[in-house]
Amino acid sequence: MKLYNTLTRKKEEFVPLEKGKVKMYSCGPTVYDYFHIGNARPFIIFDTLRRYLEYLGYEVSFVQNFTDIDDKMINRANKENITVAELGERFIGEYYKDAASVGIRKATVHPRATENIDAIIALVKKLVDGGYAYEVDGDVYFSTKSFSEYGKLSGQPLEELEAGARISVEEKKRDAMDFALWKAQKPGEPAWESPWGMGRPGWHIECSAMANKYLGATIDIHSGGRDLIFPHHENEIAQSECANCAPFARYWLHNGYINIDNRKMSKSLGNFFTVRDIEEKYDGEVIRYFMLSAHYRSPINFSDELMRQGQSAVERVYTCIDNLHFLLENGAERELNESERRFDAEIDECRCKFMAGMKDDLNTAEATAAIFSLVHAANTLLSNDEPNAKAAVQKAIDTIDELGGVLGLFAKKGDKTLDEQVEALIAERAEARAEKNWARADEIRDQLKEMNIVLEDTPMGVKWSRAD
RNA sequence: GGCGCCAUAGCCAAGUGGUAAGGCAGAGGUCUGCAAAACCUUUAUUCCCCAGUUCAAGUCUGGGUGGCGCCUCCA
Repeated sequence: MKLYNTLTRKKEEFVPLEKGKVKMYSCGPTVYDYFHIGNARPFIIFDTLRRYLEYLGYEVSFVQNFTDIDDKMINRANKENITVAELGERFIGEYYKDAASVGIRKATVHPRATENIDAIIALVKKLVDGGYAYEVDGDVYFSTKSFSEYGKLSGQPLEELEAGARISVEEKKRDAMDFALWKAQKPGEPAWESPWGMGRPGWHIECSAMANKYLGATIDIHSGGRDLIFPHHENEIAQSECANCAPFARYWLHNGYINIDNRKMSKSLGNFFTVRDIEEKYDGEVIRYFMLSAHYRSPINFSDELMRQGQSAVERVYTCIDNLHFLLENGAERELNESERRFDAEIDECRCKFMAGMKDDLNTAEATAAIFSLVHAANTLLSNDEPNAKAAVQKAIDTIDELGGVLGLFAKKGDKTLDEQVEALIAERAEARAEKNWARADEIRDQLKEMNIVLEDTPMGVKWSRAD
């Protein structure tokens, strides 16, 4: 598989450090609020990458952290008059709920910063001892000048970064580009004991510490939003490589932003929608489809119109699946005929197209297009009135299920049971139709519609589905 | 100032130098007692503009125009 590596600015063939195994670290949320769909993009994208790598047969160790101590956590907790720990507990719970609703699986490990203070302190100490960091009044800063490769990820030489840096208010730092590894406790803030006194970790250090603790000195893939390239990921590299004397991550992956009216969605601009907001109107799966409908590195503009388009697209696939199941029930146990053999070959082609897309830097737009080609082929086949060979229909169902599973889409299983009352009404309507009592038949159809059961008359009998 | 990204139909969107995937919407049609359904077909002589390279350019090169981002917390 090829992946675009921000570090080299090229698509590269992905070769894991250890054959058959992938170590992946993705920056997770700061748990001070519900996450918005801009936050959701990397979660969904890299969940998809993980699914695909597993589909390819890799054993994937996927670590995604929770930042549960930082300024935003403290401010919000103060505002809500609860402890930082309580705030974190609450929004970690909410993270899992929202994540599940858009099909994000749990990572192998979801470490929390506050549960890894020991590892963080050990790492800071190592950096201080190695001469890469220095303490001033209980704060510890990383000295960017001590790492000659600083700036390699963002492609910016240190001098340029410095020249562009806005004025720093932290006078204690030796250099404008230095950043905090450990922050001395301020009144009322949560703090932990350390060799530099009571304090708390800076933001960047937690990812280095946890990646190292759960995955080792060198990991295969490190991912996150584009806005993390500088300074967060640049700093992670500096910390980890200085501490471990080893390359930190071999492939750096960054997703593009979600925009609103062509402006980056962000908390500070206030132009954001949370996953919850959107789910008042659309299924979480539509959000996921929306994310996967474009390439992960491109910016995508969010709008209600696009949600509607996505919803229709997702429904198209489910309708097809539904139709296929109906066809399967009414299918024939026989060998494939000529058109079914052609269909069978088409399914294989769609799978190839799907794989080719996914292999090429996770081109999910092409992969979803492949699924739609399959849907198209299936619809064409089943639009004839003859019962189809069950084997052909089953293969279509299985393939959509399999490929959809890689994307985390199209996996909902509809409830296929009806209560007796509904069964009786459907039977009664069939009788009414047989007697050409259209008035009664339509009456029952309307009645069932009120109950969210939609009936369709097909050459093979009546087909029902739930409106939702 | 430094670094970088993007421009393809009404709306999204893919696209390996070889003759424009896919989705949504629209339009026709098929099926049906009827159908709001479902399905099928169709929808860019052309890829922001100009020049160049090439037998061949949406794809490569140079220039322009427009938009966006990072350099500060940010996914």
